[in-house]
Amino acid sequence: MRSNTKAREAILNLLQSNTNRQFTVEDIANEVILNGIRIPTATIYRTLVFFEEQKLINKFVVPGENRACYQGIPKGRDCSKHYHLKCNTCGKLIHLDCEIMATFTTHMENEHGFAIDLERTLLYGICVDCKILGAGK
Amino acid sequence: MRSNTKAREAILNLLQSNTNRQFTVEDIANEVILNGIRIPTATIYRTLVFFEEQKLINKFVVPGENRACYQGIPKGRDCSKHYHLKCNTCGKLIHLDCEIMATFTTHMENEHGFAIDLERTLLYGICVDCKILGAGK
DNA sequence: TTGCGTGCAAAGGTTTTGCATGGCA
DNA sequence: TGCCATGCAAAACCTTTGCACGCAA
Repeated sequence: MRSNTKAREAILNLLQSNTNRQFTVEDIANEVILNGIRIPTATIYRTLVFFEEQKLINKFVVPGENRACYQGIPKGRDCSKHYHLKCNTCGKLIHLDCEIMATFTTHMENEHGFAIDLERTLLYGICVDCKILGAGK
Repeated sequence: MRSNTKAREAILNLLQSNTNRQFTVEDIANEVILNGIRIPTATIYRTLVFFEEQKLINKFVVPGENRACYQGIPKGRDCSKHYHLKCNTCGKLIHLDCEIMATFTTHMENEHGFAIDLERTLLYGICVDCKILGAGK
């Protein structure tokens, strides 16, 4: 398994340099240009599957969309340990570090017998920035 | 707008009789048979769009799948008022009625400025039943 | 009769796969 | 040289759309 090819490097770099932005395959195809040449979508898909297995990126589908989005995981961050908030408006992903979450997770486990899977769970809503912008309208 | 045709009635009945189960379009095509005749997928899709607009069903995509799932909303239940838990193993959807959730939502709002959208948010994990089964293996 | 749902087929879009080629170790 | 990523094209899949027909009011 080789992970240091030019295409893989460029794609991973794009995603890891913008960890709070989500990319469609089309976005990646448009933004990653090597020597003036676009990367074929087949290669992009294969690369994304590879990185997802390595837990370097997350894949998810935004409700209402009909295609997948991919997002880089910040280096050294273990995304199975905290919650994620996703803004409906701007698409931003927020890695939430907050004490109360452990309480919440424990409550769900003890009172409802439900073991939350943090890697899959995404809390949708409206972030501060978008709320302010929306209020200004 | 007519909602009482045979096809619509049968599809809605299936979903509302199994509100903690999620159905793909294929599932519906396999299970709703009228006079020995399957309902064409085009009709199923159109019906599901219709019911989603009426807020009689929810649509969502399970991580790892590449197609949509649909789930009936229990009658008289306002799904924009409570959280939903979804079991990774059996697929069951649980409508969560619990006091702590309001606290949690308020905390997210006040401390993090994030207004959670309950209609989109799905908490994934393992339910009690599946945990017990898994432990027994 | 009129309107809207239905059925069938075709189209559209995303994602996957097969196979030959090419690059890195 | 050998292995694996790449490129291209085709296929597979899910979903939507167009159009003619049929059923219910």
